[in-house]
Amino acid sequence: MSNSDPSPPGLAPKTNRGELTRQKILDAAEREIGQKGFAEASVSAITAEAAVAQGTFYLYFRNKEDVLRELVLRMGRRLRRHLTLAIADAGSRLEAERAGLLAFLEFARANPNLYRVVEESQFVDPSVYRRYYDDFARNYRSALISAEGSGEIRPGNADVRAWALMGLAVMLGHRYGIWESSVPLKPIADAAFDMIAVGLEQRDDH
Amino acid sequence: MSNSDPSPPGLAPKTNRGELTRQKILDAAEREIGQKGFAEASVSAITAEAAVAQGTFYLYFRNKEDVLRELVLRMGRRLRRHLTLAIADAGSRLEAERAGLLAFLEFARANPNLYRVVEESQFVDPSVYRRYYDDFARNYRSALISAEGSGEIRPGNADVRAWALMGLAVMLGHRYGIWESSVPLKPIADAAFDMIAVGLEQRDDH
DNA sequence: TATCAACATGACACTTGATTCATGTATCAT
DNA sequence: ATGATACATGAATCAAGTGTCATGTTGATA
Repeated sequence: MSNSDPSPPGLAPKTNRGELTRQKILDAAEREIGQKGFAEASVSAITAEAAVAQGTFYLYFRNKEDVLRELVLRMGRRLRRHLTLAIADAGSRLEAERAGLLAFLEFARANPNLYRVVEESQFVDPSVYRRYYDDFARNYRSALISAEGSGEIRPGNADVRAWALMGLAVMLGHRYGIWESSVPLKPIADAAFDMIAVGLEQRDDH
Repeated sequence: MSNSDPSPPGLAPKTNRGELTRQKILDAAEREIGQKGFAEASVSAITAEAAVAQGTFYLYFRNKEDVLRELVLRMGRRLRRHLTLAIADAGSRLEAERAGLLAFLEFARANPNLYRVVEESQFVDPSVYRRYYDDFARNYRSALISAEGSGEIRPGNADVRAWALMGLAVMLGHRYGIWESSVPLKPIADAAFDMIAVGLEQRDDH
């Protein structure tokens, strides 16, 4: 447990054929682990699903944990790309917030397996899980600080805000993206955005 | 997996002695599962820790999942009691929100094992996990709706708000209550509360 | 103090699945 | 064609831990 190093050499495929096989295994593992959970997903089920022999698995991964680590990285890359695109043409930080939240919920719904894998990584290798969130938090924090600087948002503890917003998104992704897999997501994102942008407090401004 | 029925008869202790033993096992399981995780925590380690024989375990639980289910219920009861007390003398919904958040973070820090057990239950028996959150959400929702009614908070989607606030609390509990187990929690709770009460948006009222 | 239900024991039979390894096969450069 | 390297196979090994059960023990009750 808790060796979050990337698979060291000797395991990386050196040809195109090898890379393809590795991906087949990774894809199969995403489905198997995502659906059955880490404990239930056996290496034999994964290799069967990938249509390769059991031994082939160990050509590319040291063990089952290794695949999970790789899947967490995969999720990080894909989600980051997805969010970057979604936020690209937002005019302000708050607009980015709204668009990002919606994009996240959509991503969760589109990738329930990866989503679950990341959550479960917490119990298989806490260090990758933590790194995953730390990475997002770092970026999020910077974005908030710069928005503060430009006067777009009220000053405040950027770290706490970043983690709070991530937590909010994760839970809503779970509840509405995955559990309630058919409710429209836009109204959900809007309602949550309204709360974080304007706050709960009753006021009589304008 | 996914049988969230409470342990049926034949397993409930009928004497005081039995109840005591059951509790010893539950306490040991909380520590073992909380620290090692569900997969690593063996029944033999749990019974060793509880200082009872292996077979005794099966006098009170059908299997390892059963204990975990029971621990989730235990967490629910304790947390509910803790929050109720903490909120008791709050003058308004918003005050309750601030106090509740702080109390939650403190609870998480004081009970990291139970906290982890609940999170892991998601992968062992999704239905108890869901029930756990649904219960909290239901209450939360009612509180928000009644606060809306009395004009204490702005109208909005109470369901989304409840889940968003729970997610926010869960993540902050994890990050600051458990990972950063020595930072003062009051400032964290205040910073998060500020965001949800007043919002991020820059305004020029007063 | 005899009886009986409840509780407790711990050795072990049995299942399950991860990992290894001896043996092939594919592909490509020369 | 030949040799070398990478890739692929799957049966066999091996460890681990679950759940059972035949055999005690406790303590309340009459």
